[in-house]
Amino acid sequence: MAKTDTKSETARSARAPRKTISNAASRPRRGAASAKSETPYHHGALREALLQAAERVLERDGLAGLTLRAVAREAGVSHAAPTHHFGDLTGLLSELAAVGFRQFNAAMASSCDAATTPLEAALARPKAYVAYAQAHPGMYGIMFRTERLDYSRPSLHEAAEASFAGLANAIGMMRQEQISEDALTLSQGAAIARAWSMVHGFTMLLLDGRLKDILGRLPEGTTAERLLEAMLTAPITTKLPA
Amino acid sequence: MAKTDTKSETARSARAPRKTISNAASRPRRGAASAKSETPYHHGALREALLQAAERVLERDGLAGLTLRAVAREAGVSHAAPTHHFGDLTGLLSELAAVGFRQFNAAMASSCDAATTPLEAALARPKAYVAYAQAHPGMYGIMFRTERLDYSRPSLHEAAEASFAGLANAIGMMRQEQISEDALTLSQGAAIARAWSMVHGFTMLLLDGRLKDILGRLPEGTTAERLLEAMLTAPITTKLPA
DNA sequence: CTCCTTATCTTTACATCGTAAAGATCAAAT
DNA sequence: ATTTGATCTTTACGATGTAAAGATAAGGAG
Repeated sequence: MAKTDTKSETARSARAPRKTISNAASRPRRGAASAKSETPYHHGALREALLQAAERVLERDGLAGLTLRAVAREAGVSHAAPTHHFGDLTGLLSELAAVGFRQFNAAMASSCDAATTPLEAALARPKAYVAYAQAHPGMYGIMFRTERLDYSRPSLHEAAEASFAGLANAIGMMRQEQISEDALTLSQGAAIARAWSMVHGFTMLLLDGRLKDILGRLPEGTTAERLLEAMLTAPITTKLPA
Repeated sequence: MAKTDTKSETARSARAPRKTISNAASRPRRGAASAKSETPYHHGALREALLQAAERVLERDGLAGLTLRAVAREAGVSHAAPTHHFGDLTGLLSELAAVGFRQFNAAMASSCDAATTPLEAALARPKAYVAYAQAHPGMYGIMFRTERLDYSRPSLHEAAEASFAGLANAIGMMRQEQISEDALTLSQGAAIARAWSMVHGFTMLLLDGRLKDILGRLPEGTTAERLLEAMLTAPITTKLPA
């Protein structure tokens, strides 16, 4: 009684037929559906499909549109299917964030490899950092804006750890010293924290549109990338008066 | 049919009697309630009361617990009352963010005033920035993490603008040059963007617990404040190898 | 090959949320 | 005194996260 969950929540009506990984492909259906239905009950690789669907929803509808039910809809399964694979929304967001961190790390690594001069090498990483965030603001939001992330999940922990390690390593290269695994000098820690804070803060402010004021008052046609470059390379004039 | 909105949503049962600003205090009630009820139909200053209730909810339950209905509950009014004063959730969050920015600006200003030496003066502002965020992480989240803010609201626009102006002004003082209203050199813009990015990024990473790794590997007992200080004062050794 | 177990996916249900719309109440102006 | 407009409540609806139970298929044991 009382028609809750109003109507076509499943959305399995007219979808592209999904491929089943199972070896017995296109097995006979037993359900009430007639001979036309090509959507098997078991998906075969739902987990990956859901993550890809989530990425699509995120790019299309932004962070606010990324819901469990929307992802299920996009993947063409029932709204409760994601729960089985990720536990809850936090689980899905965490796994998606892990995907994002891996993309993010790969983008920075390949950008660093492409550098030729020392100056390029020094700027390649932060530039790639900001470029990734600008190209995938939704992903960056999942990674750094959301509060619902579970870092006890191995995949997320590892991917985020790798990101940090890459940063620490880059700082070590620039300072021409080895960064130890278990101990840091204050100077080293400060250098790492400064680099990370600067780039992360810049990215956040940029994505939130809070740098528009500054960019608008700068010489005609100054891009965010140019501002970042100036930020990173300019001598610290009058940093402290004594 | 179908008992929606299950039960006691109003929560006006046993609350502390609210004071009415209206001049005709404790006027006779006409409703079905007997002579005991001291809750007038018109609150008198609901808008302010809602903002204070929101602040309380935010501190108690965090960003995730701050909902329109929770705020209404905390204020002891019906769940739809906030809508009349703020339009929607974005409106409430925006006005609350404006309150936060004003607190924030006041904290930084008073901290700067208390400084005596030049070095103190230079560090007072960023330290107060981080200290405010640590003391009011929920508020800071409303101001800088939420995507639902409407900067076209004058109160928010002004408060945020004042915050930026204070920053730009402080940078101008340090560089001993006047920061123009309508034009900036790249060097000036870079200095402002760097200062803001660094402190904002540091704060975000700190609140998100992402600096725990670094802090844990630093010499015993190094606080976040000490790390910030080192970050801001340390010479830029080997910033760029050429 | 058949039966049973288990993982996967669907259905159903429910509390909560934001929001809209209409009704109730009251202060103040006419 | 009546009306008007602002303030607050009631009622309602669609959407979401999540739990629980049912349906379906895959794989192993006999």
